[in-house]
Amino acid sequence: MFTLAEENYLKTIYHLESLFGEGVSTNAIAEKLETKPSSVTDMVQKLADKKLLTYIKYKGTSLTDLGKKEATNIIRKHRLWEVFLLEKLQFQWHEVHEIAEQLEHIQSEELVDRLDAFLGYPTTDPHGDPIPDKNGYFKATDKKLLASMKVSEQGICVGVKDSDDEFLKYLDKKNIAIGSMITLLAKEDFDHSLHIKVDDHSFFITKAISENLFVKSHESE
Amino acid sequence: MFTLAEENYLKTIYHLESLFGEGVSTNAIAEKLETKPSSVTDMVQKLADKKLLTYIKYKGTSLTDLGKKEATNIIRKHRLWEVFLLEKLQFQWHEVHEIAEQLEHIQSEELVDRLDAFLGYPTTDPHGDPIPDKNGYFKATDKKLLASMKVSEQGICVGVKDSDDEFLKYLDKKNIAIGSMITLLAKEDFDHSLHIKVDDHSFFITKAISENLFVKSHESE
DNA sequence: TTATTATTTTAGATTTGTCTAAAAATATTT
DNA sequence: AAATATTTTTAGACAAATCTAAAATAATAA
Ligand SMILES: [Mn+2]
Ligand SMILES: [Mn+2]
Ligand SMILES: [Mn+2]
Ligand SMILES: [Mn+2]
Repeated sequence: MFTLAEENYLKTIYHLESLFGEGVSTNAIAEKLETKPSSVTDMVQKLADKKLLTYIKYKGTSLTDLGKKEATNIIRKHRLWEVFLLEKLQFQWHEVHEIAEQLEHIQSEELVDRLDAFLGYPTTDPHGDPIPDKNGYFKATDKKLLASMKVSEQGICVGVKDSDDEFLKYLDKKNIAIGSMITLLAKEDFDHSLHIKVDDHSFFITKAISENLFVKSHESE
Repeated sequence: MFTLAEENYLKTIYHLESLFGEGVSTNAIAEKLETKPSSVTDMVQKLADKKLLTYIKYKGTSLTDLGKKEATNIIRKHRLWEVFLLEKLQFQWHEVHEIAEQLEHIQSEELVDRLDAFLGYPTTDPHGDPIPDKNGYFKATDKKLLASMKVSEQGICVGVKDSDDEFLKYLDKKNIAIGSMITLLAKEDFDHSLHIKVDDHSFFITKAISENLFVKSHESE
């Protein structure tokens, strides 16, 4: 249906739009895709011609409903493949993203449906992100940053903000995974480091870590 | 490592070379890839520069060891994915080839190794073709055409020559699959049609069918 | 062996997606 | 408000992979 480049643009614009709102800037897209702004302008004009997004010169772009549908479908495929790689092929959670970047472009609706069934219709990917259904629908998980927790509050780890490779490896080393029970024992006002308990043992984490981990309040279950 | 187009050329040249011998003609490649001879000349010159094949103007091309290694690796991936689609996702055998055409280009050695293990190290694909190992090695199955069997001889169906969609559907309808026991009951000299018994029930097949089905003699087990 | 036909290569053009350099528009300072 | 800086677009070029049309070579027939 669409080319590899077109699909990557749609996915990127979708992510930027849900983070920063409508009217995604040319530079933001260029940075995310590691390309030049001039290339982005060209492609965005082409995607506008195809009714996948609206584009106003110097004002940025926003996906149309058609563009959003296409984007969520690619994200659906990406996340289903990530589950497959982790659950069935025993990859580690920091290894799956790169391969899913390729697999997300395989064209076959039947394949995606059967993969979904084979995996038991999962609702989140290995990083805690929701998997859209066939119609692009998914419920936004009510998560908040670990940094925003109050002392003695309990939370369940539900996802990561930036799924950077090194960060995921750090989490593995510290035995923090999706589903881990995290209790905030104390906050250090000076450097905003946190003393936390994960499942059974406790340790300290920096501010940077606490701003990259999503938790769901335990009460709000 | 290589582009999608380059990989498809390598795979096609490999198949043509193993069918008709060294020195594959420009026209033969063009026909298989549904492209123009002039495009083939261009690409073949590029692949020769990259030491993947030897090319002599007007004389045809032959893969180098490097080219063969690359080609068998793509074929390995193609066939492993076909097994996955059939065994794990319950696709029918005539549906798997087209999707595998896409999946064969996914780049990740680790992925192929883990897929191989996940499938239990299969040695043949759903159409009876051997799956090369990591080094490109596979044993040529000692198969022969059903058309070459003698009356009252027994054989096990081990593969198809042309895995055309309609042909595979015909086989499904007639309950002929890899592993089916086939007995040749009688030959009709006039139109070369055959009266055969498959597992339990018997029926007639045309010459065309008999020249598209591979069997392994039952004695030679 | 010469003429005709078929195959293959070259030349030049096209599409897609990218780039650099320069121009235009917008945003921020002074 | 004018000057400066930043962002964005345009213009022109390029590599990859393809095409058409024409030229060159090889194979076949007369
Ligand atoms: Mn991912
Ligand atoms: Mn991608
Ligand atoms: Mn196949
Ligand atoms: Mn292919």
